[in-house]
Amino acid sequence: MSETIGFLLNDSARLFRRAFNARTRDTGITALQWRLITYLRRHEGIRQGPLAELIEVEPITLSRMIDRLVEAELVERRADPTDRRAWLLYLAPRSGDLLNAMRADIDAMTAEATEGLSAVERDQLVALVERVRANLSRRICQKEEAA
Amino acid sequence: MSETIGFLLNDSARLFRRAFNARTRDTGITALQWRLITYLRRHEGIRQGPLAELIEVEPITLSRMIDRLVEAELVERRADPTDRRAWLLYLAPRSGDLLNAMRADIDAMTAEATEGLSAVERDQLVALVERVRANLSRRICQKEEAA
DNA sequence: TGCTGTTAATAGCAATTGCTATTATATCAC
DNA sequence: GTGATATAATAGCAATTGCTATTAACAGCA
Repeated sequence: MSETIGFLLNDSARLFRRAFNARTRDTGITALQWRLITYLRRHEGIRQGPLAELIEVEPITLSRMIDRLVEAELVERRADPTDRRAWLLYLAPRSGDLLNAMRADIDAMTAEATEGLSAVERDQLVALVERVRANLSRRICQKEEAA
Repeated sequence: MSETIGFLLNDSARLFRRAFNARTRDTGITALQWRLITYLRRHEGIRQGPLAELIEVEPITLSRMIDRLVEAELVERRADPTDRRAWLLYLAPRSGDLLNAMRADIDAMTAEATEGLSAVERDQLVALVERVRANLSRRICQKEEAA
């Protein structure tokens, strides 16, 4: 978090979030909501608890994020037929349009962010950051096991 | 913010913040406060407004962060002799001890995050992320000029 | 069945953040 | 100098988040 990797990653991510929020302000979707939706797209029918783990917020926080997305008609809650305590989450029809509309913006942002990098360098960057992410992710799992 | 560079950067940064906050919980310092302190160390005597720009939060947010850090005796506000509206910010003596105490933790976290990367790869990673950051930072400045 | 412990989701409260408006001071035009 | 405008910092309010406690429902076992 000094001028090291951690600091740089944080700084870059913050700038990216900022660009994202600026570009997509008119859609009313924040970077965190986008994160939720992209995960949900790959895990339709998931319950709130596991999705909260995936995007790494508290269950109560996810619950209220879902409230807002349901209100915006981007997500649907359906009762779990096997457990009346639980909800199953699905993308609502409107979210498809939104995803398509935002895809172009996101591609453009990605292009801007990696401007001047060769294809090889981009691949290197992705590969290296993925390894860092894997290290940090593994580390956290170990800690949770120890706890 | 999908599974692209933006997404990866955000994810890695979040994991890093989480590791940071977990490790330094007993010090009472959050990742954002650490960010503030590291910037302040390089810009002692700065006013609140410019520091808010540096760490990219709103002036009122910085004002309240400083309130808390003054309370914790990590930062000092001194009146600006040239402008009675303004405060000049300085690190308080206690912050030196804190910085030293945390340095080891941060070095350890950096080592964990880059475990398995060769020295060359680490340099590559830093260089590539810095270029991305520069791209995003430049982009924001252009936007502000246009506005 | 009935009891006990666990789990999915949510409500209350406190902390943090940003938008907008406000206060105090400085700066510029005349 | 005096009035208009700009600037540094802060207060009020609303929105978001997480900790803790709570409700409803499931699961295991006698």
